[in-house]
Amino acid sequence: MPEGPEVECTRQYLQSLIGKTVKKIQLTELSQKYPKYQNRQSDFDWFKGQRVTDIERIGKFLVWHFNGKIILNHLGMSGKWILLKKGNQKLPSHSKALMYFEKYPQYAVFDDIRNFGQFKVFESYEKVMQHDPIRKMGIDGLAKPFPMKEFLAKINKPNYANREIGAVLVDQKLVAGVGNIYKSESLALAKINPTRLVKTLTKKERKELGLAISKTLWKAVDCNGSTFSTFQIPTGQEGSAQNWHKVYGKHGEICQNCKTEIIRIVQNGRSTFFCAECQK
DNA sequence: CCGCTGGCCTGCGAGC
DNA sequence: TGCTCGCAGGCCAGCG
Repeated sequence: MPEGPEVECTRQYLQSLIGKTVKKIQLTELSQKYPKYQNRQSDFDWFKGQRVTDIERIGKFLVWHFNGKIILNHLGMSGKWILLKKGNQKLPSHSKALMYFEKYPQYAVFDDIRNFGQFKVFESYEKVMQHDPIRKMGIDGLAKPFPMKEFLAKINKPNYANREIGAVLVDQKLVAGVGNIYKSESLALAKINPTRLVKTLTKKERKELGLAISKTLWKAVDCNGSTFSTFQIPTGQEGSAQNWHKVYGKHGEICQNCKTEIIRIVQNGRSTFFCAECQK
């Protein structure tokens, strides 16, 4: 699932849990094998009887607030939350954490097939804000209205000048929430070739790119995110954003605008898809 | 400080 | 059909 829009959709999906009182937070045995889940079960004793006061999204992180302590939660490449009815539902095979609540018929399950996710206790919000990836995080691509001034200031920094825009756009220190799909899609919408060096982008193009990022991310949220795998989850939060993708994953297919072939290149070890005719 | 490469994992599907 | 290989929405340590 998870780029910024998918994390935002997950946050919205979990809204019903705000105000609920925790009965128990249970780590699974599997979770203990991975450093980003390394908190011992006893670290979660504190949460019993605590209310979920908020569930916030910061970039691609979910931040679970509990009147003091925080759980910092990253979905990695494959993390998903699902709400299951208490009782007879079968857990997904790579579940890492379960949350049970008082007087609530559902419990929340964090499942993460590839184990790149994160679920960690922080002693305070301040500590979370000091955590490097968050401290250094750039503007929120889903901020409304899009913070154009800050975007232009950040992309203007000298360290970006000689790099390819397709490689730069996934940098969370620039725009948080953009990932590999929406990188390609934003560039397609802005009609900018991903191999362009940042320094060659005109101010007009930079502005168009900023707007394209905002439009692309919000359209994805409105579509409930992009869903790729055939992996089905019981409650089904299937997204449909993939239905309007112009370029992502479409190498070898024909551009709907100009009928030339969409190509795939590799930037920083990640795939980038684009139409060399439409994106100059 | 910087950017790039490879590594972390499991699962899937294209191609042989 | 069955196997291998490449690739997958993220990030970060280590290296030059």
